[in-house]
Amino acid sequence: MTAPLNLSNPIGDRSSVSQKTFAVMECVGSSGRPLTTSEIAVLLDMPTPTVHRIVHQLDMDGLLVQEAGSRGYVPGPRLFNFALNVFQTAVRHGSKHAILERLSAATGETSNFGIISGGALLYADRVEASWPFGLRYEVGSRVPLHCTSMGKMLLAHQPKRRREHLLSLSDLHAYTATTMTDLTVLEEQFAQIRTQGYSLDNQEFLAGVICAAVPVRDARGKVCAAVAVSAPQARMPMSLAIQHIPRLLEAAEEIASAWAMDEAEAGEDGHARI
Amino acid sequence: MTAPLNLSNPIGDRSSVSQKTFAVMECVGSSGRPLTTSEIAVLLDMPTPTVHRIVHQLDMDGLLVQEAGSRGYVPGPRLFNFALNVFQTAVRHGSKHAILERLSAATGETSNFGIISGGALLYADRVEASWPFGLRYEVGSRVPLHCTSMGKMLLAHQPKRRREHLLSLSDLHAYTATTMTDLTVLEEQFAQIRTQGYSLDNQEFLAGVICAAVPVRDARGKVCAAVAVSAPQARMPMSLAIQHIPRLLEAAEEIASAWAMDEAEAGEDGHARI
DNA sequence: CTTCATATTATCAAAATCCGGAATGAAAAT
DNA sequence: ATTTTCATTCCGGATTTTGATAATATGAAG
Repeated sequence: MTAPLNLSNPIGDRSSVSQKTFAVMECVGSSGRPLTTSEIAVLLDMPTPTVHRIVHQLDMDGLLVQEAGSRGYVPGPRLFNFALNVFQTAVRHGSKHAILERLSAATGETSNFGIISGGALLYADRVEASWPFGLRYEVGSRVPLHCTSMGKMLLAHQPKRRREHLLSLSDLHAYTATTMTDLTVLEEQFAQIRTQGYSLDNQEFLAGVICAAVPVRDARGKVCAAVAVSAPQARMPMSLAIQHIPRLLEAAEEIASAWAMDEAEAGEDGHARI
Repeated sequence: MTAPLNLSNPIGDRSSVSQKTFAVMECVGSSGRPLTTSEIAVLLDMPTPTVHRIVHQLDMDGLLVQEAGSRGYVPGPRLFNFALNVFQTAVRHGSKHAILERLSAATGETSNFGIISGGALLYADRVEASWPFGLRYEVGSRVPLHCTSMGKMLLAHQPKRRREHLLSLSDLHAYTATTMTDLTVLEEQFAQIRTQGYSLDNQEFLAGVICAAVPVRDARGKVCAAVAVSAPQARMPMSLAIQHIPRLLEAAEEIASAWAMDEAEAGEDGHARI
């Protein structure tokens, strides 16, 4: 029946206890049935004693509990409450998401929201156009900075020192024929991006995929995130992407003001823990 | 070592990295606003460099992300995804699902269980009683708050400020002819819902679909979820829906006590009784 | 009731990680 | 311009982690 568990979890040998521990929780939390120590060990490709130690500690902490009678573990009440809390306090996420939905409805294409995280561009949110085509870079994934519209936009607005540092972390890999790998050329483009107020990705990361991004500014006017629209070139040639930019700017403005509102409201309803 | 006086110190000096790491996630996950490194350090009474190390690793792992611009951290996409998995599988495979099944058997209609998430109503579980009709909102989908019975029920029991905020996120779109889009009218209905203890949806979201919902309360009496029954009007006119309400209340009560039992178990040591 | 196969828990010394005070750097706040 | 606060890096010593191996428990089959 329900035993999908395609949860391919490549736990590198280079991961810390905390990472392994979370991997175990993810594994148990998404399996939908009780998992035993050795099952987890197989799924995550970890030595049995290691899994045992982790599972035992999670049991002590009330995060996993042993299903009555069975040897398998399921998420415990504390983990359940944690999950509930994470959800119910996700209001900020909600406002952003609603705006992206409207943007997707207006453009008919996929809308994206990204920030810099871990030296790469993090897709913090996305709304798929109902079109069943296109590449599927899911929310939470990271892509390079130097060859994506949002990445270039955010780089362009970093202090020069920081921008250089971020670029030095990457190897400026040429993903496609149009990927820019020359620092001088990139630096020129950053200047242009700052001037024109938007940035484009002409299949620089994924062949056949076009992307256009605009900046999102915080209360002080600092660029801190980006909104973008992406689509296959066959459907959205560059000229059409540019036509979407006014809409993108509107959405970015809406997000910024939604934040300002949050800011003003900050302070009241903290959530009590259970 | 240092004076072992602090009673409110939730993190013992004798806890492992994993425990500290989870404590940080719990802290950020339940605060409802971005927390900075030093705030977390104060809240958990941990040294700043230690918190920094943990937070930084969580950032690298995509579990926490820095709220755009600010220094504060909020749950990242991966953590949301994890929370969704834990919550849904716990609900669907636990005792709560069986309660919904009994409810469906008793009413002969589709039973639903939902919570607020990200400014919308999240269908956490559902049991179909008979032939699906027309559009079908699957488990895990999100629907608007202002025009669904569960959404209105949960809104009615939010603190006024939060309710206003949640409503401001949506554009109160009129999905059907009976959708209420006037804030004053809605506010009146919320008062009525609190008084009568149930809420109704007279085809306000989907034409031809009737719905009735009651609240689920946690151990403290706070409304945290909703249970509803839904059906085509042709089969379940409003008068019939209202007749189902005693059954709904029973089911809600059962779910609440199942929930409370979990809580009680959490309080004891990690080992489940045999 | 025994036997056997499998799963779980204990052990331990080497190796890797973690720790947190102190110092430094960056950025708001005044 | 300055002060204050917060974030980040350093680093050697202490603690924890690690996982092969072994002992034990479990439960199925004979």
